Amino acid sequence: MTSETLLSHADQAPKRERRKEARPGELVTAARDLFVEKGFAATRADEVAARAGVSKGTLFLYFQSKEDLFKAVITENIANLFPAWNEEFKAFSGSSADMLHYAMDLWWNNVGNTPASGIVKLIFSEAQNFPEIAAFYQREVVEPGTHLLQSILQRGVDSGEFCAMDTSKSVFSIISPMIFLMMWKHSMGACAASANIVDPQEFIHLHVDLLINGVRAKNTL
Amino acid sequence: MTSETLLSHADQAPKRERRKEARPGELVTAARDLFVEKGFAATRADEVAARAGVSKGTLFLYFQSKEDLFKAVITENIANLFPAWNEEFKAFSGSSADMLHYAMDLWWNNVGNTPASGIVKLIFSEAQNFPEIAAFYQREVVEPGTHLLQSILQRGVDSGEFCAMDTSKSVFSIISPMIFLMMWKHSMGACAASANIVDPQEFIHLHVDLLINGVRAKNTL
Amino acid sequence: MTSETLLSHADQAPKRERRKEARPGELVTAARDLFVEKGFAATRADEVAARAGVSKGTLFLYFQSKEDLFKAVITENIANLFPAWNEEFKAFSGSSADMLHYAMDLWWNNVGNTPASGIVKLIFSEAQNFPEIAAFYQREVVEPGTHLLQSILQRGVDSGEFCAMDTSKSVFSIISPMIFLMMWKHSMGACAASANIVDPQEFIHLHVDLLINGVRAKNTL
Amino acid sequence: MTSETLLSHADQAPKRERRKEARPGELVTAARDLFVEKGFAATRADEVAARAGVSKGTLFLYFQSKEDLFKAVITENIANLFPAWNEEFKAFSGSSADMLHYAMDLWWNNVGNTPASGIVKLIFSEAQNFPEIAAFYQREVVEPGTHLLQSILQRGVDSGEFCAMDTSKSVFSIISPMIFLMMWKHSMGACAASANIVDPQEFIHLHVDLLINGVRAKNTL
DNA sequence: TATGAATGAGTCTTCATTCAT
DNA sequence: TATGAATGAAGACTCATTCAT
Repeated sequence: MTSETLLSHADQAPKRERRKEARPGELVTAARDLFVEKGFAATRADEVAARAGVSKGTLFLYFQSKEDLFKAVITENIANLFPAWNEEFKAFSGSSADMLHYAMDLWWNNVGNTPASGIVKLIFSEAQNFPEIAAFYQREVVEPGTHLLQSILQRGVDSGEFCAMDTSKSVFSIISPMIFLMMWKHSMGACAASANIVDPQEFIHLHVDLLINGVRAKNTL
Repeated sequence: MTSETLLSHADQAPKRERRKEARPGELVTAARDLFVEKGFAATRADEVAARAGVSKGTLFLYFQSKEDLFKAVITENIANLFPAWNEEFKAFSGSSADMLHYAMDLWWNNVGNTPASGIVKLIFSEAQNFPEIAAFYQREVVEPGTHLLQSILQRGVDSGEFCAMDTSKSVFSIISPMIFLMMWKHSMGACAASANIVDPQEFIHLHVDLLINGVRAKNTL
Repeated sequence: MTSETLLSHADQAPKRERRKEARPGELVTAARDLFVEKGFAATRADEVAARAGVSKGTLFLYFQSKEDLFKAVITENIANLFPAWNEEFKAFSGSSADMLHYAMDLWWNNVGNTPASGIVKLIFSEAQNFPEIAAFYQREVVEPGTHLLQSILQRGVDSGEFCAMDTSKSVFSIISPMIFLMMWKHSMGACAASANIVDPQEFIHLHVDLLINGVRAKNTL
Repeated sequence: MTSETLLSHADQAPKRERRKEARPGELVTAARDLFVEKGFAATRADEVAARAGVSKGTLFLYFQSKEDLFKAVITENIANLFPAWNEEFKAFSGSSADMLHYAMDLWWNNVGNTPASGIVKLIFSEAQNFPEIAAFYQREVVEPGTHLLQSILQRGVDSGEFCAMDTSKSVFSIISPMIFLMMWKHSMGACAASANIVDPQEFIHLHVDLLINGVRAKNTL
């Protein structure tokens, strides 16, 4: 505020830039970050516009309403990663334990450690206010994701590497920490002090190891 | 405004004072349910009053502001269960595996399967807007909780039942599914048909079993 | 502004008066006058509230929207006069010429010379934007009105006082000046200078006389 | 803003300048139709531009403001027909009754049955918001028009064809149905089915007949 | 204490107008 | 000239909070 005012004669910021192509993306990014931070209802339209470097009016030039913007935030940030991932795993030749580790790393690098993780928090927070979005997420992310993980577990069972199990249920033991990490990161983890209890990537490895080998002392067998 | 409500450790005991006509309690219950459903910002004061069966004016007779009500919802719904649980577990004589199962059951019956689970969703959703509440939750719930679970793991390690591990990290493999279940229940689970993917209690048992024994086929050793 | 400020210590205006019964009526009256003056779209909600002596919020306490208020203005001001008038005319015993004069006076005193006349201007101006209102007016006012006037003409024809005619068409020669007077009054007539071209009541009498006797010199027959 | 457009008497003649590419004319026509349909305030500048087949920016290239466009709509659509008509009637040799019929037909063909009738509705609707326009219309149309009609009546009186009368008042009995027809056409008439109550031209003839001969049965004299 | 009518600051959204291209 | 993206003041409507009853 203050320094800008003093320096404003420099006229650095070009007002009224005409960048039709870039606007929607910038607005969606700004909205995503603010919605994740403060929630949908607590974010003001002007804030989004300001963060995107445009005026309030411009926002409504590209999105019919705040809700419309919300839906754009969700759809634009839920990349359809699973088809590619499915292909990738079809060619996987290592052990199923390695495959599980690899899947988790993949997820962490492409979702957990990216702004997409904020979207998940957002969806969980607002699911009841936007049931269509919840259904959309269920269909586009949850179901493909569980199928992929389930198929990895099944591969291990089929090969004799893993013991018999109900993979449709065990799969949630793999999903749980991903949800946990995302929720934590965008709530507790973003709040000062207690912040980083664990290093996510380290935790993921530890967790998968635990799931595979168990905590039980091996000499007890 | 005043963080007195949140910071006062003194009145944790079931003093249950101030329930003149039980009005405040009814308001807090109504507010809790609505905040969990729709979020803090999206819940209107009139709705809370209406659900509690009083007028809007009465709400503000008992709570200085909507934020005040929010803080009351949090504090009144976070019972300090850990002192009692700690005592209980000191006397536990079974195996550490059983102890872990028992701890999870205890949590499910007293938190996961009660309205308190909604509070957790609420805190995660609103943490960034209410940092004091996040800190309060961290201090009053997260830390005692992780300590308790860690001590169970350590007991297993010490007795030779569990293999050596960094309990400060493994503990999150136990916490993850609890967070997952609570978040799911109050978002996806409350929406689409595909909702109830798993039976929570069954999943908890399966998960603990998995953590203890691992998925690896035992004959491979 | 200025004098008020200076005198404001007198505190004459009682703020926050609680008059639930009177509010809607006052708001409708204020809205009617402003809508008639400036048109629906050009009238701001705050103006209406201010003229009614309440805050903007109060307006929306009683009417869901500006359009809702508009509809209330129309319905509340189009009293169902015709049933009573119909009864009155059934008992009329004078000549049909007198009856026509009487009908026009009645209309002038109860509609033309009251704020209701402004409503008519309003309806004509906004008919295309509010087709339901146009239909409502057609059904509630135009049709009963033309029927009444037609029956008077028919009475004259039946008694031999009037010559044969198509009353369904002649009736508009009686309605025309009423519409004219109302439109004039609330447009040209309200604009300074040229204002009062004719005295409405005098014009009405003259017009009816003309319709009855014609302008043709009687000795020409 | 500037009342130049409205007050300049000079350019009444069909100079028809400034039609570079005919754009202004198309804009004025589009604006006229929309203003008549929806009112001035309820018509958006983009709509006008779109209907004229140009961009919003172009509109403001030709007209300084929406108000300016409104004034252009009025002035461009109020042809000064009266000088020509006055000349025409000076040479009229038939009866004054025929003259009246002829005058009404002339008006119907040149005003009532053309888009100019919409302008009249517009002026009546917006008179209070645009007093200069009301004054302009009064001066350019109302006064010349009443003078012309009055002179026809006076001609009849002078020739003994019509009985003695106050022509300055009777004239409104002739004007009334014209106003009525125009208002009706652009409001009620454009809405519900019941719309076309009368055939305008037929009504005009009937009305003039009525005014000339009266409804009174002739044998009663 | 309880009510709910009243308030007005705050928010979304529109749209006349501007201006870089 | 012509465009249409960008602006921001203005307006409809909401809702936490107050206060007369």
